[in-house]
Amino acid sequence: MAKTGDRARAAAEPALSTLDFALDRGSPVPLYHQLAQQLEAAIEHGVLAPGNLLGNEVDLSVRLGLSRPTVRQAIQSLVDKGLLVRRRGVGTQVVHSHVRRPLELSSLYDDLEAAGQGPTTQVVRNETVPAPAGVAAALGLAEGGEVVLLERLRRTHGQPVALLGNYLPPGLLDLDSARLEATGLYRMLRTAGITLHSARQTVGARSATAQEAARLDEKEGAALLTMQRTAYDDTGRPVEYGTHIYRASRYSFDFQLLVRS
Amino acid sequence: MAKTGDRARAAAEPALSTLDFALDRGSPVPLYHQLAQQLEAAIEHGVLAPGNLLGNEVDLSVRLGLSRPTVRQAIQSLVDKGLLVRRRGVGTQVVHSHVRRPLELSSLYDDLEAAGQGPTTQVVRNETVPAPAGVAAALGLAEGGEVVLLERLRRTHGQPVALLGNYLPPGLLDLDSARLEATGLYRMLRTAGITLHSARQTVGARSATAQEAARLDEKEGAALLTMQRTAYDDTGRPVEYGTHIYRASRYSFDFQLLVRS
DNA sequence: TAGTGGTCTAGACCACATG
DNA sequence: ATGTGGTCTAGACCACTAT
Repeated sequence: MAKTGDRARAAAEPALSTLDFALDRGSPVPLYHQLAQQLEAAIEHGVLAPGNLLGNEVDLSVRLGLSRPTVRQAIQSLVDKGLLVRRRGVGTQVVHSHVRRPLELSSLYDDLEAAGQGPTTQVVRNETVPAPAGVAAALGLAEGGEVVLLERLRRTHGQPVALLGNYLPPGLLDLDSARLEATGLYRMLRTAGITLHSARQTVGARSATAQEAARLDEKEGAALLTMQRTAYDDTGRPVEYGTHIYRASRYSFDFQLLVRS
Repeated sequence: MAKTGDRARAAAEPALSTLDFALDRGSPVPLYHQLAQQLEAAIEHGVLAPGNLLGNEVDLSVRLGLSRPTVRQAIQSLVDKGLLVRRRGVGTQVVHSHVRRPLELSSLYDDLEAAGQGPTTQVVRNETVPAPAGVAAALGLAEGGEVVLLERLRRTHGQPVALLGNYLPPGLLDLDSARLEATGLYRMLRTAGITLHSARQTVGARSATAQEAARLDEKEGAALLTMQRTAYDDTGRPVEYGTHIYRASRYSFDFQLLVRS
């Protein structure tokens, strides 16, 4: 059995059989992760065709010299990424593509950089101020307590794109303006050993005030995209509250959702 | 060892020990899922305090009469939900709350219903039309081929909230206008056995045209929140393209992100 | 009936964090 | 040195799908 080629159905044959995976048991990277990476690469490069594939887990584990749970763990991670779909009694298939990245807690800086837009940042304000009520509530601080206020103007190709307001608990981070202009806030947080865990966001829209319009090189009343975000580290401590406005004519949020099942 | 109460540290003791979990091996619901549900309920109700908890997996598995992998699977599912955090060498902790729901592929109808807004829907158009270029591309159809165009106006408290445009491949679904007004498109898809798998979304903003303003009871030029979405089923086949506009004064997107680690 | 993924077990050893 | 989660094994039985 397991003869390929005796059935020329619409469903593609598991091209997987011709693939060989290089698993390094001496590597510090887990076997299931090595396998997942190589499977993902095979899918990415089209070696594993979308539609139908990936003959059964038991054979695969034998062929790779791994246990079935380990192989399952690798496959599961790709299922979680939306690249594969399992069907009981049928098999595991490569999804018909269309899969991009899930929405990430990325900074605008990273977004723009990834899009090759060569962002630049100008720090407009960087000072300690009393916390406004909403900010204090979001950060779990006393109203009127000190917070660091950061205000930045982001440009691409010399054109303003966004006005970024951020509030951070005092003493959390050394906010050097020069570094902020070079690298983005979220990257600085990561570098400082603060691991972001979750964030709560609200995305809306409104018309630009005269002042906002002037700063963003828009007309008064132009549509702006707005975003408020509170970010938490992995202990659940709030580490940042941001209130941002984007020129709707030059920026939009673009992302992929996966349905919980 | 495992004596509780001999250390009164800031870190909370595992209140878990006093909890008993009811596991039914005869139930069709998997043991790991039963455990996960009961852990989640305990967290939800504050029985498991945020901050620090959940003594080691081995003891827990012995106490519950489960294998460690099964217990791990339960815990992992809550880690994926953002309710728990694992730290090697330390233990598993309940996150400091602030965790809401991740962004779901929910319909506006569901959103509003969940918010107790009592939405109503008016089907404005429901007909077969030639596919515009962008729509044909999104749905993987020939340009000018037939698609079903659905246009709906959604209200809460009698006030317009959104203008929803949807394109669907022909023959996918029986789109009865009366049922659409009663239940929402996504629910109808689910009922028809179409399981959504992923979606690609773009969220932006722009100013209302005169016509849009009239239909949404806004002034011309008012800020609108826009969303385009292509949804795919689990074979990767596009099943819906939507282009929606929302009154920014009455609606915003609100969601929780978890950072991939 | 045969083949697939879904669940579960009872161990083992390792890497990392803490005292 | 100890305790934790992280990884891995080699089986087993079940539920579902297809033929």
